[in-house]
Amino acid sequence: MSWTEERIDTLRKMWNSGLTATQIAEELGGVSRNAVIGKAHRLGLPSRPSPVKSSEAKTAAAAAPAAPVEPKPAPPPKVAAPAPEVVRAPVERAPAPAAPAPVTAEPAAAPVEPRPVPDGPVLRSVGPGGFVRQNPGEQAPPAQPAPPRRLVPAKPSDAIAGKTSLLDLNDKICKWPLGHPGEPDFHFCGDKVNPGFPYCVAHCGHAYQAQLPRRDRRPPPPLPFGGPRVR
DNA sequence: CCCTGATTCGC
DNA sequence: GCGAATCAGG
Repeated sequence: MSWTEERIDTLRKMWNSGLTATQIAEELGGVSRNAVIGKAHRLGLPSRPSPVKSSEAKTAAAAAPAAPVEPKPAPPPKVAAPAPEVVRAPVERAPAPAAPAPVTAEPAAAPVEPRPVPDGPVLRSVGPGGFVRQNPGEQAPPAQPAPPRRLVPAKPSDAIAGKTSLLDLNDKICKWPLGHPGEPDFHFCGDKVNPGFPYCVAHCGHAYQAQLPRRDRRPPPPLPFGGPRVR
């Protein structure tokens, strides 16, 4: 298999969508995940949170132990890649700091308003281990929200005649996956995004849910996730 | 062990 | 340029 224009394009988009190298390799077929990673590098695609960090960053972080990034004098203008939103995240919902969802009580939690994310270069601080911190107001979007096992609500806008394929993805349309990669009908929501988010308003509602106190939590609302891959 | 991405290096 | 082998963290 060779890296045709189209395959490279697919690679780019899948990579930017936060899919793993393994998934990309499976989807493309005929290549190993190593090949995908290697190609991604050669293409200069943005690196992703890797388990392996340079020993450099680690020793540096260790050298300055109890030194939280507080009085940041001049955060190095860490270049924010064109796609600042995609960060691979585990399936499980992380303790979402705040979401644009109405919550009855807000004790001391950071009341973050859905501020418009500037699309210019973003200044970021770098945490221990070299990971790039989110700025206040930013939400770590689960790159892969664990596709719903059954397509529920969101009906792609009528603007989408057929389906939104991987190659149709851009920053303006909802990247919420419907189905699983590799399946014949796998596609993306394709609705127009909730500005500042990778998903449309409806799917943002799925992706970002306010973390309620356990005692107040309704037992079983969350269902649509975790469908076992059928393959 | 499994997974992940990064890097190296022979081709 | 390519990608298997290897490395190393979670």
